[in-house]
Amino acid sequence: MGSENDAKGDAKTKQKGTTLKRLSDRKSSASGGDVMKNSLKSAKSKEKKSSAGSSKKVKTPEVESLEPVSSSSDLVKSEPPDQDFTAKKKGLKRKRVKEEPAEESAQLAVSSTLPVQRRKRHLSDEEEDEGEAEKRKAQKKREKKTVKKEEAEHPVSKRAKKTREEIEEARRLKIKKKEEEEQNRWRWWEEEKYEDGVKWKFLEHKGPYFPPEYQPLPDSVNFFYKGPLRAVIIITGQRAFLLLRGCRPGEKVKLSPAAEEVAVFFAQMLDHEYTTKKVFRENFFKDWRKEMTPDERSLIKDLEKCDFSEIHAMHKAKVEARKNLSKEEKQALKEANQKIVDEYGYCLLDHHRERIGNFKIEPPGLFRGRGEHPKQGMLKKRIQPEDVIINCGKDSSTPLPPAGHHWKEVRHDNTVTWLASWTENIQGSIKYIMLNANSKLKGEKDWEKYEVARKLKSCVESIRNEYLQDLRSRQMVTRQRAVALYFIDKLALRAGNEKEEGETADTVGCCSLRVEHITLHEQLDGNECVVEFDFLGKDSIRYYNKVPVIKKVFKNLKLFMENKEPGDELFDRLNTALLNKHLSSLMPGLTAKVFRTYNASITLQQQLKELTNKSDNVAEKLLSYNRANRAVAILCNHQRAAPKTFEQSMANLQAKIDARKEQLALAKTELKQAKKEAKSKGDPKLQSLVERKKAAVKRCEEQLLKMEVQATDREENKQIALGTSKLNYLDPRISVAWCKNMDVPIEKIYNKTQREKFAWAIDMTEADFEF
DNA sequence: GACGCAACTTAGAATGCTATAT
DNA sequence: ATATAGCATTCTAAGTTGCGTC
Repeated sequence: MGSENDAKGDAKTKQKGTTLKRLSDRKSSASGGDVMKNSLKSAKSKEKKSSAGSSKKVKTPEVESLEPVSSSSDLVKSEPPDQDFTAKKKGLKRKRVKEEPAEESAQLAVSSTLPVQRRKRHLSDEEEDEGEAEKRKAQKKREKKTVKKEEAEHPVSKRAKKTREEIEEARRLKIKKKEEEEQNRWRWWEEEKYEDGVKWKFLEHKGPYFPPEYQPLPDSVNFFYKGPLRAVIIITGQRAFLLLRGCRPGEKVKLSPAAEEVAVFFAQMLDHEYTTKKVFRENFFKDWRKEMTPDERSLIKDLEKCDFSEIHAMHKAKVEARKNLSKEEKQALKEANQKIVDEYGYCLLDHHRERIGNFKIEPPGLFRGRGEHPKQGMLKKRIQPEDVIINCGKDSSTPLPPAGHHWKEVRHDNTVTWLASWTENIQGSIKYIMLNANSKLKGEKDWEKYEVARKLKSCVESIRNEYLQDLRSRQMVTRQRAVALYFIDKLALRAGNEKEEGETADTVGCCSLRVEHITLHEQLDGNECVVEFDFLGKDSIRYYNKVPVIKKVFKNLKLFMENKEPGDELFDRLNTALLNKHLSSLMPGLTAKVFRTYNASITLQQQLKELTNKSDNVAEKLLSYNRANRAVAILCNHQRAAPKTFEQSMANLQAKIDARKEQLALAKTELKQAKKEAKSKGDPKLQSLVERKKAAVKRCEEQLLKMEVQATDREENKQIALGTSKLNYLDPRISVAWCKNMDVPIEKIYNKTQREKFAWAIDMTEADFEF
């Protein structure tokens, strides 16, 4: 017992050191006071209720009957697969294609003009939104200008007009471009799907873009060895000399290009915390020495004696210089970049030009693993064309390797989506060049993902009932699986594959939880059966949560932890393969991660329903949207480091709010004054003054409200990252439908990139969509 | 059924860019 | 005109899942 506690303490302090600051939000969510937290709670409590209800029905089984069950084969198979979900994958796909755009294709058959109409409507919507936004902007500018005019009595004549015209022109151009883009967009979601595993029929591209070769340092920038001041006593015969050796800047050492390049990698990172870490330094030094010539290796034996300061300074100067380039130079740079994008950034896939997501080969550098990664600092090697496999269509032109080089292989595999791949030297894993998120290949898969999650919605109740039953199974595996599933469903934990020790940072997910990652509390903060989670998950992000669970789960956990020590697996009979195999027997396509998608999306939908009122203004609606989004981000534990400038920017905003408040007070008194005068004198001119003052007050109030809303939003968002859930977990159709229902322009929710990624959803979703 | 590989999604940090405040 | 806050984009690490092999 004692030793277990000690170890637990150790583990915790270790984690606290790295991610302590990120904790507060999750902790407070249990006792939340504001709207967002309350509604999140209510969402959860509903879930809780349902599980509690079924647990009552399921009378507590006897634990002891479990014990003797050994590793003998599982007998779970008993329940018959649900007929509804045994449809073949292909069937599912076909059905989906028919279900969703079916209406449209049917209508298309009846009246071929419809798609055009729809496109028009779609366009005009956007135009309107855009137009409105532009108008507002223009108005703002005009306001500003009039103020200036009044102030300075300076007619801002021709120049202002000109710029206004220019703005107008730019606006028109923008809209035109947008229209064009819309016209050119590949509406793949209206097309038939390919059979089975075929991903494309034609694929042509230029191959990956390679980073520039290493440019050796100029002679004016040097590396020095034996930097730190050191006292050396030399005894010759009867005499002793005290020598000060290696005094700064030490010996100038001209490194071979290979060694120098790696030295530069390190020097460039000197301002980063990485370079202070022992593991990082050791790994770097070991790999650096491998790149040295024998002479260099025999000289340079201690990283502490290396002086990279000149190289570091040069790098900083370079960064600075780039920042200070003239407008023209920057423009030229940008154009050169664009040229590269134009040439390498696109491919031709089934007659459509598609953007490539990452067309650049990753440049060499020092490996930046997250958390306590045992391989951090290792040299990530330069990739040569000889390392790269090209994948393209048989009947397409093969990309040419850089002059004097050849590809490792050229293949024509249309069952995969990648254009090029290579094996990386740190973990030995394969890296791919694939399409952008707005491509057909990615979009279709995304759509499919949400369809599977929606399918789960229709059978999640029966699945929940089943795992609640399984909590009292005679089989240990089944019980462990049930508890794991309970966590995955209720807490949106990741599956948790086992990882090779020493190869990666020590992180876990559900199935790989160890006993030291949870603490059981019979009583805690007025709740019974509380499980305290504390572990590092993906990307070494800490998951800390205190969760009241149903009695049966709690009892099982106690049982699983019996006779185990820290380091032992909580679910020792379970792994992700087993879990997923079971899940896919319950519903085709069901895996652990579908629960995350499902729970994220359903939470968004519920929260949006709960939080937004039709009568709210747009700012309030957006706050509600963000809160709903935030509820999901908290559920999924999507965290970020609080922005460095957070406190400052918060203070700034507060100051602005205060200023506006004062202004409002002033406007109000002025209005009163004007009213008084108007009443007493009855002058119609004064009446219009009153109207103007009224408008001013109103405007002021609106702006104040907007800022206050913004402040609340930002405060609540301090350590929460909304982007990940928005991009990967929330069915975009929920958001699109909400926008339509609430008269919120889609641009307020999704930026350009996101609108491109979710073009399929924006196009096909009606206001009555339900996840 | 354990294992390892391949392919793909999900993730936060770093960097770049732009609108806005000063 | 310039600085900078904050959003957008890029980058690539770190997961999940399915499949073939033994």
